[in-house]
Amino acid sequence: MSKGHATAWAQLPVSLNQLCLATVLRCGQSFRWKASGPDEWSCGFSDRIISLRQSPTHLHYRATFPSPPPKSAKDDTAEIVKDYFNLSIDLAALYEKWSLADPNFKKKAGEFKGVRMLRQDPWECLIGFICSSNNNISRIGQMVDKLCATYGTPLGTITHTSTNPLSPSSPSSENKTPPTEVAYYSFPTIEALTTPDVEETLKKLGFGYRAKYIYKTACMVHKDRPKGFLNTLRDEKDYKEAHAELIQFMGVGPKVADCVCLMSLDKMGAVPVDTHVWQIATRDYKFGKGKHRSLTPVVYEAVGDLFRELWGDAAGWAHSVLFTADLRTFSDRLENTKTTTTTTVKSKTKVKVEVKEEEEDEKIKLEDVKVEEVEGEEVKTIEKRVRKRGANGEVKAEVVVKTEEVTERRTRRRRG
DNA sequence: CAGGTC
DNA sequence: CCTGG
Repeated sequence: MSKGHATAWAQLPVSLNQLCLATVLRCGQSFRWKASGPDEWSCGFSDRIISLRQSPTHLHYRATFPSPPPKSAKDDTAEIVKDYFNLSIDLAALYEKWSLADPNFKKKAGEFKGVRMLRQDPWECLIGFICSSNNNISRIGQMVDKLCATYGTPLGTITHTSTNPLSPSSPSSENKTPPTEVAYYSFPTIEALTTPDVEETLKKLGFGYRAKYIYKTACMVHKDRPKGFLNTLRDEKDYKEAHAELIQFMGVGPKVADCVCLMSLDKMGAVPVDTHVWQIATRDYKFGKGKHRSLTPVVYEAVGDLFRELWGDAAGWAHSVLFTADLRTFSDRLENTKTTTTTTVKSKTKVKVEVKEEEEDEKIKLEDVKVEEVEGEEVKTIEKRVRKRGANGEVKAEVVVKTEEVTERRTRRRRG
């Protein structure tokens, strides 16, 4: 592992309305970008590490190659960056359009400018989102890191400097983290994930049941599809066709397929409906008016259709803005928005008295509790029996008190 | 429970 | 169903 050969910093004119680096690289489109310094981000590409910084007017970039580039070679990093960030698309114009069509979008968009879709490599995107199923964002990142370190190509190291925001500008600061050399890797090729050891290795690395999905999908793409198949889904197939092709792969359902369509195949109308988007649809757009309990395939498509009708052809891009606003990581950004966990307990004493005059030998049940789950709330029916007994232990009278206790636990974000 | 899928 | 924050 050698320390790399870095090119000089160069820049592209990009405003913050067109791209907000810190948001886009952390909102769960790619799981591979690392903070390599204060306001600096780096990621391994196929043959180089690309590092980025941003000023209000420019996107700064540079590449670090594992070996000195040939003298004749021209640096095409600018082209890679333009392509990766979809910079030919005017995001500010789209924001205006969406804001005009949707008051809720307009309200949230102010704090989340420059949220655009990346144009990722389809293969990398596919595997990344197979990892994402039923999983949390921090672990997805760890898994993808392991995947690259194990089956990717080493690209050398770069120096990470303190990313501690508390570190003061004074040089005598004590809480300064020392610089470290961090290794970068390319994303594994399709073929690299078809070797027989892959499933077992990934299981040992903690991929769980996704180990098999990744191995099987790699084999399917490599052996049962023509060369460059995934990339042909960009131009040769429309959204619906591409989606149908993607769900053929093991571990790829409608949600993952939509992620790949939207984030790597130029299908701007693809709307991945996950738990967040489901929340947004029901909470902010009153989708289904609380009539749907679960995200069935029919409901899944209906939610996508709702947003496509509302926002138009690039609904997937618009969805990403609201999705990001809904993420925990960024929730503090919405002013006057407090995250409160409220536990409401409503108790209703329903039934009361039953008097019995009967004899019983059985043990006295003092309390019967039945718990019933109802969408985000618990309903407990507490049945208490109090018995009066005579001198011989016989039951003289019995009082039954039924109490219905409704417990709601909800985490809400509120304005004002 | 977590950005679902078999 | 795998796994860990």
